[in-house]
Amino acid sequence: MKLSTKGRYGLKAMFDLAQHFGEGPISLKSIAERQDISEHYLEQLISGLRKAGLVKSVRGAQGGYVLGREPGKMTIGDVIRVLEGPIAPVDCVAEEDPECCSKADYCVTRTVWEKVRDSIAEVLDSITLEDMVKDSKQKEADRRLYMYYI
Amino acid sequence: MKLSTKGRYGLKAMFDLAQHFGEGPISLKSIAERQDISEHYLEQLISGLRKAGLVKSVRGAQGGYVLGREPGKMTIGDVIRVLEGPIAPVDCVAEEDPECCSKADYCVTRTVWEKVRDSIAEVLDSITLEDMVKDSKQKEADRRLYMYYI
DNA sequence: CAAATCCCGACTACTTTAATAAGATATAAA
DNA sequence: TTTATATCTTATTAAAGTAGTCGGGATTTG
Repeated sequence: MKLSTKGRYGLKAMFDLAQHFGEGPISLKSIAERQDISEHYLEQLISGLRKAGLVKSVRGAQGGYVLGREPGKMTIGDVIRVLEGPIAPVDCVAEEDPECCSKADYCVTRTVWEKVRDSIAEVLDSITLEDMVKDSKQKEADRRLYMYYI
Repeated sequence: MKLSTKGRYGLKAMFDLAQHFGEGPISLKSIAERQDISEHYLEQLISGLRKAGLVKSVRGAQGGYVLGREPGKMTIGDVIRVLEGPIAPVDCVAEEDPECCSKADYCVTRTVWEKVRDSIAEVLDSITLEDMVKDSKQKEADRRLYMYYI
């Protein structure tokens, strides 16, 4: 039940782009440095995000990437589904065309996995990149306040 | 974000034991046949469950396995944690001694994974093996009723 | 043109998964 | 006491997935 680095790194990159939304194209190199991820590897991940329309690329010098839409209109669920595939703890409860076995109709373990799938999806679909940016700003403000008092 | 066959097969086996709770030891062979799992492979999985005390074994002819406690007192979370390890979409939010990175305090992706972890745990910890058995009986009753009407 | 940057395919070391195999040990029943 | 039935243990393995690395090509700015 682990997320791969695709999902972890990819979400970090998208969060970074959300933090810099409105500042023009952001280079992969700068994202990789800030988020401490291999640039070449990140290239692969963002390629998928671009093909899915979640980011737009600007080629050439001073180029980079821009979020495909406003941070408030992009959920973590959108991002994770591109990077990790449909949300499903097991294949027989995939969100789209699940590979069902013959016992699917009366399989009770399957209903368990459906509940798990739905609870994961609910969390991921309820958080936008904007929420993350706000959360981050709040945490930073808290830290400053704490620093001030000591 | 996929469960391995350990979790899937293992839960099926535990469900099978719950269905036959009170009937004495159930052989692995019969479980493997009913649940359509390789017997040898299941042996490995149940070995871990035995060491964790979730099942008791009875050796020799007419031997087999018995649930370590009543189906109503064993949750799916108990089973999955033994088979798949602590519930955590990423290592830095493991339920016990997480491997934290230096940025853990202010990492916002981390708080996302915490929410995911908690929502998964809540589902798994709220369903007992007894619930699954009841659910299964209900489904069978529904099927019979349906068969009667056509 | 040169530098910056995105784009693309191939390659690889490593780990995990999902078994399979072979035999040792224990017990009930004939 | 023998035999059949089971659990228990260790080792091996083929295939797949993970997490990158590497090299070069295309595009745009200055």
